[in-house]
Amino acid sequence: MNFQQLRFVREAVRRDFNLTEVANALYATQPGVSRAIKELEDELGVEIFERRGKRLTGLTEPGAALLEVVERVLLDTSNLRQIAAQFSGSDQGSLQLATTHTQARYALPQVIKQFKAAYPKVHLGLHQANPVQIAAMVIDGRADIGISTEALDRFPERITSPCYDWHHSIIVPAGHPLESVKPLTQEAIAEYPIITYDEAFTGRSHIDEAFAAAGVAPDVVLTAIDADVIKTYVDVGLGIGIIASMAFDATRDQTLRLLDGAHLFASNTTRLAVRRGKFLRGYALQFIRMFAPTMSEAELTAAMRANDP
Amino acid sequence: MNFQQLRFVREAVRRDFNLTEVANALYATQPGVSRAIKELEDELGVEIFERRGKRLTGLTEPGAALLEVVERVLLDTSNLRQIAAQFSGSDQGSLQLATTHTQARYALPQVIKQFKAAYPKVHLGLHQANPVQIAAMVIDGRADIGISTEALDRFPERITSPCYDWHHSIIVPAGHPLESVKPLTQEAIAEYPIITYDEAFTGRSHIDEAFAAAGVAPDVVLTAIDADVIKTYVDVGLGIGIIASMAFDATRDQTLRLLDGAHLFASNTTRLAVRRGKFLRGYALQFIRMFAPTMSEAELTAAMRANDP
DNA sequence: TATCCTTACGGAATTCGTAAGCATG
DNA sequence: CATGCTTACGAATTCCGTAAGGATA
Repeated sequence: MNFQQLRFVREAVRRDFNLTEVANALYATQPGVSRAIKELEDELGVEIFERRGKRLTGLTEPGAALLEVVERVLLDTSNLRQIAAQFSGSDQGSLQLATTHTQARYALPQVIKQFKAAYPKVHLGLHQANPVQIAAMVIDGRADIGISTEALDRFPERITSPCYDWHHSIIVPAGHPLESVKPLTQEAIAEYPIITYDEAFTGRSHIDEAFAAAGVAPDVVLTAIDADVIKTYVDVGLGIGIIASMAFDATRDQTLRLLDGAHLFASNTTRLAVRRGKFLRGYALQFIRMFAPTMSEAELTAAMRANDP
Repeated sequence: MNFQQLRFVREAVRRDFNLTEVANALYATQPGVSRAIKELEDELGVEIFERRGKRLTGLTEPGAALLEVVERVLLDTSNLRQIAAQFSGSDQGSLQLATTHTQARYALPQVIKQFKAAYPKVHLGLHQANPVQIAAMVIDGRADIGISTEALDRFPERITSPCYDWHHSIIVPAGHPLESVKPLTQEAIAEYPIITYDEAFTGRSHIDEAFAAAGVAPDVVLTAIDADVIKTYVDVGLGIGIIASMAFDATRDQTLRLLDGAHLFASNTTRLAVRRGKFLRGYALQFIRMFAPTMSEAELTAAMRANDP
């Protein structure tokens, strides 16, 4: 048994049991992967993969049981390197963040600026993705930290902690009739064509729920993934926008007006996620402290130690 | 990084940093061990071991941090083999029990007989040791299951569960004056020379506590590790004995009388211990169910899954 | 001086890639 | 017939033991 075999097995699962892809991904040749896996199966005395003819089609039952432990072993070997790097004193390293547009654009810049000043030698990677992809990236190790509002729960492999709450608000072109409607209601808003986030993004579900609860059917004429696009089309006069409040910048967006929507939409919580059992370098912990001071030290060490994939 | 290097590191710690011993224990040569460790240190970029001149003297700080994860990796690789063996369907295998004389002699025989009937092909190893050794054997993997009354707690690496309660009683030669003393008190017992267990064995501490609580200083003339020896000397007339009740066999011990001591000594709980995070074969779980039916299935799976060394 | 670790060298074993063969969809 | 796994062979690398050297208690 060796680490290479375990890596091949893990990658085979991730790459949908295509050993050619595994070979490419791990800089090996396909016959090498094929043989390594077979040797591991021989040594353990069980078939790890289901095979139809010569093709692998899935995990066997023992394979699934083994995979769980294989994942943990590989995570731990990566942890060994991280721990060593931590002690080798160098403040060099890499920190990969996976996050959505909204966070990257409006919430993270200040923190990242602060972080870069503190750790100039750390290579910071910012990966923009949708919440589901973010979750996957945290779990498989491509990202050290995930930051997102939706779909970050429901995976035992991840530990999440709330960073801050926010809510949606309305943006309208300056001089719009809605500016004088007080209090603002879902009904009043639904009078106008609406531009807002794409499904599965930036708390969109809470917007839909708010209208449904009020018994109103909004006319969503355009959806976008980020507030910049939404603002652009509101500016053009295509309709009114519903965006995260923090995405409005009074200085920059002088042609628009923000109408507070705290009472209209359920609040959203932006959460930060780390892989359970993954060792985090000192600077990664520091980043978390900067961005999510609510995450207690106890929670953090628990996240790094606990290991129950 | 390879498994061999990790094994060498772990064994070096266990063997008090003597690489020559490590080499012998793991069927390798001393230069091989030496080089493997150095290569690992080079790869990780940190010194794992403290060195005074050419000798290893202990773990460095990073070494200690790494060791924790190394242990888990090695435990998990052993788990991989166990899981595979579990599924390869064979009911062959090995089950190593570590236990004290009292358990081996009086509590285990019935269970082991039953177990052997159910799993004739499993090689059963019974290792008699003192409670501290038993704890160590469970932790370092020499034993799959530890059974003992004292000193089985206080290690986060182990999960223990109570099996059954028992208490100490008095044995006297037939016709002894104590037979007619009712109720029996610590004071009455302390009138006679006492033969009982050695310190750190079979609940001895509870005996001492009972006398101390009663303000009596017993005259312990002889201590032994097992009840058979105690009974022998009671038979010879050296004094009265205090032994675990279950160690008295009315049929076999016809020259002796058992005087119940339930009201005199605090009860003892025999506990079973397994290594946290260690995968247990089906027959091992079955053994536990036979011997400690109080240990819930949930507790068992938790023990096998959780992994926080 | 005995114990214990390191370095140097050479052989053994393992690993891995190339090329050819064969099954699947 | 294109994709994907297997087998065969040979090269490169890695691993590991023996032998000699040097430090420590």
